[in-house]
Amino acid sequence: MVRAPCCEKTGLKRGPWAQEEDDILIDYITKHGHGSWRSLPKHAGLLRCGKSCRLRWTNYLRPDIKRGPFTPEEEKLVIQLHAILGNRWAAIAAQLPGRTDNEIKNLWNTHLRKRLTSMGIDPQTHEPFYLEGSSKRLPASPSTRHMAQWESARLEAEARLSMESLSSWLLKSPNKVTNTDYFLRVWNSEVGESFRKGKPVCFSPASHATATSSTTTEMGTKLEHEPDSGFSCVTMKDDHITFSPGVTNPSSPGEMEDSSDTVLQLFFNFNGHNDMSFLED
DNA sequence: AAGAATGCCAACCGCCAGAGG
DNA sequence: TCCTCTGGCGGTTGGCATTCT
Repeated sequence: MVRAPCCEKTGLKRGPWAQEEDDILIDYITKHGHGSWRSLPKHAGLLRCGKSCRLRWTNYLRPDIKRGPFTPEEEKLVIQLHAILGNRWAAIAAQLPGRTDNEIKNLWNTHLRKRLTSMGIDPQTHEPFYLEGSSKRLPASPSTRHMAQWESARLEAEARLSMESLSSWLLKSPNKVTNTDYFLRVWNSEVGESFRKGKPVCFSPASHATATSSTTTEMGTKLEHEPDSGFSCVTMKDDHITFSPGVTNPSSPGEMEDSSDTVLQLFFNFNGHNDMSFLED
């Protein structure tokens, strides 16, 4: 089965938008709303496909878009969020009012990624990168090592600060937080790190939630299977969530191989916030 | 001064998930 | 249950601007 193209290609304009096209699009959406993007260009009198109109509007013409260079605070936030969310530009953009996913993606690809790399930080893992073949895996050069250590310490401190605002962030963004988002956050946090090391963990950002490690054989309803994120089973019950690391993605080889019966349980006792519906998609 | 290399970013492409028939 | 449509997303590209040689 071949997917039909999003629009009739012939006779439609492509490439950069002219000022008059922008004016037509703004005028139409201001008066009528965008409605169906597919039919918009026809109604507005534009020789563009609906997808092109939507992109132009959401990435450039929307009135709430903040133009201009990113502030150091915004750049810092992008780095922090990328460490947690990875290349999920839309999720990152949702935390930066007025910025689009495209803009953030460009910022990352043209500036931030290079900056981290030049500091000896792996832009994907946000950890110092190492020389290949070295048993101790030291960063490339003394000066790079120094910068990497400094940046690593800084990121660690920022991560701690992020932890403190985790629950308020969750509660502030009820529609954007999915189960996977939440578990990835926990998994990439100090809680997840302790858990991967087999230590009991206690998680209480702003006293909203606690977690302990325990052993269980009863898994309840399976909600997720996330091999890349390092946990293989997630269960949700009335007042707690359980996830099991299984054998995937241990922090060091062999570390979690016998841990399929070990699970991390998050017991929620939201003070005055018992509604957990924000954890549902 | 001019051609080459690099940087930047708007726009495009293809894939995916959800909604609805 | 299947199929199609639609909007959203992340990756990639094309072309202009700037810097380098």
